Amino acid sequence: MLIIDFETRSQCDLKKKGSSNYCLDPSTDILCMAALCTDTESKWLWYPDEELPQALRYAIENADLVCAHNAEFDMGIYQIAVTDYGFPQIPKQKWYCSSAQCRVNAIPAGLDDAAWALGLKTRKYSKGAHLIKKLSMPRPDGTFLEDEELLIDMGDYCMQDVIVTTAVVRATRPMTQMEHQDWLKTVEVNQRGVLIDYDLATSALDYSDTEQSAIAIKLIDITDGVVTRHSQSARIRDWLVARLGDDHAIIKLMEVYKEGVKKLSLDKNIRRNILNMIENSEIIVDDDVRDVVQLLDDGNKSSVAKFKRMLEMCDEEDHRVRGAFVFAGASQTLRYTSRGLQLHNMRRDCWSADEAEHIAHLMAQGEPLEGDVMETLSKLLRPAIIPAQGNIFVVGDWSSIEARVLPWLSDSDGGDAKLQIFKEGKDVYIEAAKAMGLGESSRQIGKVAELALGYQGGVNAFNSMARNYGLSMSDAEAQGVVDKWRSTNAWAVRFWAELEQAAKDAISFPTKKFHAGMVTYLFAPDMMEGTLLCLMEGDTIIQYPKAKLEMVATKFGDRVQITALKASLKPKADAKQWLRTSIYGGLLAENCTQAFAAAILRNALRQLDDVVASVHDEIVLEVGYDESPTVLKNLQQLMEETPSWAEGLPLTAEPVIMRRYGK
DNA sequence: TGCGGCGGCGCC
DNA sequence: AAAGGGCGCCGCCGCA
Repeated sequence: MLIIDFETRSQCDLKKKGSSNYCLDPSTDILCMAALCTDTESKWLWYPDEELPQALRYAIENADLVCAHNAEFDMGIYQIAVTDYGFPQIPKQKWYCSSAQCRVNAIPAGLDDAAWALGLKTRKYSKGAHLIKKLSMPRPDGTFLEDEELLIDMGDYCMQDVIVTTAVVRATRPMTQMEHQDWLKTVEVNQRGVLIDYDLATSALDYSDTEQSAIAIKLIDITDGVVTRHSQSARIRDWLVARLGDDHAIIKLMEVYKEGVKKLSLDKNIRRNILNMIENSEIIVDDDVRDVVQLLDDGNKSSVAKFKRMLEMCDEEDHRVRGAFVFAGASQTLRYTSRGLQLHNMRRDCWSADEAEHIAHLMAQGEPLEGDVMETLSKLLRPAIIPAQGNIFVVGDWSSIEARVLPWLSDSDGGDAKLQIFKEGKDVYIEAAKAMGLGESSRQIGKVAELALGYQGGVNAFNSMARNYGLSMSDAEAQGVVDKWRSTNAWAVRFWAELEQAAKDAISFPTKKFHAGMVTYLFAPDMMEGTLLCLMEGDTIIQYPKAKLEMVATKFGDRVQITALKASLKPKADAKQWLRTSIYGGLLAENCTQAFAAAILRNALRQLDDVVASVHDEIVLEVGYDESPTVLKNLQQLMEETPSWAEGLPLTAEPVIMRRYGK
């Protein structure tokens, strides 16, 4: 393996425009490249004013794998080395990403974070950020600082990055061949990109700026200038407290507890409660207070800022946003994540293609939008993603895949009975309600129970999910549902316990395998100071690094629990160790369910061309209009075909054709 | 001015 | 014997 790292400079703002635009920008150039061959330990530091050393050329040409941390960036920069500096081409399949390797090992994706979490002595040089600011970013006049000494420092820094990368690669397991292929597939999807309706996004951004200003003016007026934007949550909170006093009913409604600490929040749910109670005259307040809460509600239609991001991130020429997907970005479950333009949390409730085009037309004419403008714009987000001229989207999602995977993994009679409901095409939510003795009319309760309770969630999980479906229950009522669901789904309760026991046994008896349903745990004592491996069919592996059994103080007293390092919890800057978390049965159940569903997604993606996006249980293909009927049929067949390693798991999907992303 | 922490949003 | 958790981005705010 040849491990490389580039330092570069550019007038392009990497963070704002994304690495694809950065690499293609004409002002982007290489400052230096460091390389290390893991076979020979040979190291090179190359500057663009030098010839490419013969030995380095040889190492590049003969490497089995060329590895970089976040290799998609280095792949793009490497093209500059090929074009401008005569470097040899590297075949796509040879590229390898050490950040992806970190993620499949469930350690942080960032290079220094990974070294920190692993407890390595080899760490990145802290002067890097300073050097990048000096040498990589343009000065106000657009030119770059040329400084021999700093450039030498930059070379040191670059070489140290390669050394740290090497240490991290050696301290963790390599990606399996399949993981590597799946990573390469992600690169392919990222390079294809998704097309943005540029004119629509531009208009939407324009209208949202105008509307937010209008909201701001009203807020300034009501609060005498204390609050100048709807997003100033702290100022709005303080203004309300000053106006109403600590004991006012509205302030009481705002109380939330975070890790035992009382805070005042005005999030969507709380705003709705407040506005409802005012509406029903359960609370009497003056109009100013109501208006402020209402204006906050109007302005906080999420993610209208995404239009701005779309325009920044897309390629200037073809208007495609590239590099949106991260293979195994969620390191607990190896699900994909999305970055830059976050395609994984676009508002689902949106306009149809016809409606979107009507609104686009109105905006293009400069007509005012009627009704709740921010709401209208927010419902345009998904439809702003479109197929290219002559193309169309084919979109498929699996029907309640997690609700099927969980019972399948449990490998139990009760789980089989649950799967049978799916196999017979019955409504699983009605069946759940019936089983709980609630009658068919209680489908909503059955649905919330099925969605919220499978992973050991209790009253809080049930009620917060219930709110999303307009269901209101007291804690006592909710507890009743929880109890009934657990007694009618004893297989799930048993599975949580089995998973926890198997995981604990695995840690107690290293290198021995312990099973819970279709899930196997194995503790590898030599891997990252002890890693709990969770093994499933389909070559699916998830990891719990530095797992151990330890006494943990809980509100029920001291208990022996599994704890492990948690990649996504970044410690504060002055902390010595990476953060850990407790692990319990319900969490294990959730992790392996999501991980297995993600494996089914990757299995399908592997067999598909023309993928432009995926969202956990959904696949988006962009294909020529004429071939779409065939593609539609094939996609359904592929998605409904259970992989050989998941026999007995019923999968259904009904892909549809879309002129715009959305409905 | 830059950065980390925090509150907030939304999806699966 | 209790437990939703997996994500990423935006904007504000206080601090260095």
